[in-house]
Amino acid sequence: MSEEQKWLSEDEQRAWRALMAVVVLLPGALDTQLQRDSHLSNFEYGVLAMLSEAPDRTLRMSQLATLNDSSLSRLSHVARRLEERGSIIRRQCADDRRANIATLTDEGYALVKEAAPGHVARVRELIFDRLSPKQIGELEQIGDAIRSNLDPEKRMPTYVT
Amino acid sequence: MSEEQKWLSEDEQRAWRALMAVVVLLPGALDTQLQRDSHLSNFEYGVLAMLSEAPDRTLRMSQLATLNDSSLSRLSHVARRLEERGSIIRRQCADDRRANIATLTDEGYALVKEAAPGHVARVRELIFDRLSPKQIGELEQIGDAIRSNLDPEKRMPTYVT
DNA sequence: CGGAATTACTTGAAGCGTCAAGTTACTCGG
DNA sequence: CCGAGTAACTTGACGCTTCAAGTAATTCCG
Repeated sequence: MSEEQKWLSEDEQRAWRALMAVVVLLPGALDTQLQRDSHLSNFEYGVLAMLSEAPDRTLRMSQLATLNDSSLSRLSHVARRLEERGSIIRRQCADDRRANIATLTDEGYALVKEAAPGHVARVRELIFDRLSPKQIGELEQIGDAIRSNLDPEKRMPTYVT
Repeated sequence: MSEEQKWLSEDEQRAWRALMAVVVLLPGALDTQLQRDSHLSNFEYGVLAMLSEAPDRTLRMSQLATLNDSSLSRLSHVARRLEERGSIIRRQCADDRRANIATLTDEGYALVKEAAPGHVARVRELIFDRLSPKQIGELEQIGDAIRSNLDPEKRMPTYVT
């Protein structure tokens, strides 16, 4: 891959590589910590955390999927496993009987509650410890700029630590 | 998830969410374009691109794995598929017969050569079009800072578009 | 009102990644 | 020079994600 029409400039290449390194390595690093300490994947954590903040610790499957940028199918499989482990329960929604609602059990709440501090500590360690306040602001700006290209409808709003 | 010991500040939260949105959405967006236009995953593209830049379009499996931040096992599976499709060939290394070397075939070279412009265009569109030169510099700085936490040995050097 | 389209999921199969062996080839100390 | 240790993979099984289909409930509209 060398001489193409609109290749990236040197500066862009360096930025691109740095970004890709983060994109590739960060999910693994987060999963490792969560898996080791709480036997949860990052995605499962996201699902449980989202429920823990919802009214009655309950959300529709479709909302939960959207909030975690997940397909319904993916969520459905994960929800089954989480239900088997006793972290959530699902039942038909009364208003609209096509819909299912997922509720965090007390066990599930305890689990996520216990997992949170370690997870946040890891995030802090990996991301924020070596960034200046100025850089944190810049990161937000840049991240939002990229995100608006990736997710024009702002579907993925409240990713919770 | 609310009142923990060392929670993130407001600023940190916003930066964190923006970053996570990018980390979650970007790989999918890149895969979609590559898959649609060239029937390649981002990872496969990386493998082929790396080979296309190597002397004799040839690298040891272990080097190729390191360059793409992959386990040997993952690379081995992917290499088998790429070999079945005729994009690469593998053979025993003469110097060290434990080692295998992978070589890009002409078909493989044509494939990656054809895939590159569209991929780069997509990268430009998603990342750089809405970033100022100043932000591109900041992104590199921030990315490198995070990366140095994630990958202390700087194993992942030459991620190629 | 009643059939067609749509919505909200669930399910099963297929593909990819990881993890734990297994194989073969070096290498190094005695 | 030979046996233990290590290195460079490959393989198989398992788990998770995706994709295509299926089901059931709701809505739309003629």
